Amino acid sequence: MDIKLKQQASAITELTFDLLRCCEAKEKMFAKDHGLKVAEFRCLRIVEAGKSYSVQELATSMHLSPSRLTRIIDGLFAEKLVDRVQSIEDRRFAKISLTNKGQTLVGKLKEEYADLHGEMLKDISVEDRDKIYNGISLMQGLVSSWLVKNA
Amino acid sequence: MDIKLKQQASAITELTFDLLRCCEAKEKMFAKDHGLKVAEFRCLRIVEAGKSYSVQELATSMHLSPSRLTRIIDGLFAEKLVDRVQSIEDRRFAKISLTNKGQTLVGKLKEEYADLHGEMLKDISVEDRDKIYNGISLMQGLVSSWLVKNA
DNA sequence: CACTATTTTTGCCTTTAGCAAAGAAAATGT
DNA sequence: ACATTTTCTTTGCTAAAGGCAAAAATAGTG
Repeated sequence: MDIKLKQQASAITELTFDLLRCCEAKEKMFAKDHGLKVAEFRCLRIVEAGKSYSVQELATSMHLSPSRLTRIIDGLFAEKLVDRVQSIEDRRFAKISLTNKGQTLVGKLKEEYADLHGEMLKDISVEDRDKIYNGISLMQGLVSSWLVKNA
Repeated sequence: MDIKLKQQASAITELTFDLLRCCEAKEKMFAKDHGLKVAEFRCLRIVEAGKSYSVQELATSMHLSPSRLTRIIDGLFAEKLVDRVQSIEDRRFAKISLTNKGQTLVGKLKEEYADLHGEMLKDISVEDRDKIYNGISLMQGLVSSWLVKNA
């Protein structure tokens, strides 16, 4: 087997691992600062204003079980951040969408979370930022499709 | 403020978020396949054979609390993967190190985890792998030092 | 209409994690 | 020398995160 591949894989494994720990810590801090549980923040971050989602959709895109999602949505619903209505076409489905309050919060959240990253990125060159983008983009694609195959 | 920075920050925020979810799923699968709890896998992955660590060292490098680490180590100790001895120089300190069994397992773990990434990386070019490495390396550095400042 | 499949929820359990207090040992002041 | 403070780890308790299996509700099908 390719020796160069092995080296690169090893190095990338290590780095990704460290990045993961750091980003988890970062997410936890951010969520806490905004009075949210980490799971709630993660969930809110993927729902777009105006759209509606089934429990399953949210579960798969968050890589969590439907039952877990039910609980997360319970919390968001209790805080009046999302609405939960039965779909009329198929009443087995729930339609989860942001309330006005939810939309406002999510807007602020996305803005501030991007600002946080802007703060980190502001002292490096545009080219380096592109390198980060390209590298992570490639990696994300690989891991994502690996998951699809091996699930 | 720099409009280009804002765009790049936004894109990187999004990508990093997605990468994180995927990598967490990947870690969870891998740990499960090897009969380990995720926390145990994460801990084992950072201890090197021959070296010994204090609880605090492990806690800070895993971004966890000391008390959490005590529990994780309890588990590894129960499975005879690590030794825990009181330091002779300063008996407040614990010295955590891998047992022979632990070393064997960690060796296998690192090998197989790198192989898993090798599997993902095998179909792309050497140059793209370097792009991934460089991008993630840059990002890891930024997040890491951001955390130091904001903790 | 009985049966099967799908979607979500509920009950229950495990895992992950931190905080605050306790315990144990070292360092420090008087 | 001994009381006080500091440091490192552990323990008790609690919350948050997450999954599995069964139940509930609805849709589709023979």
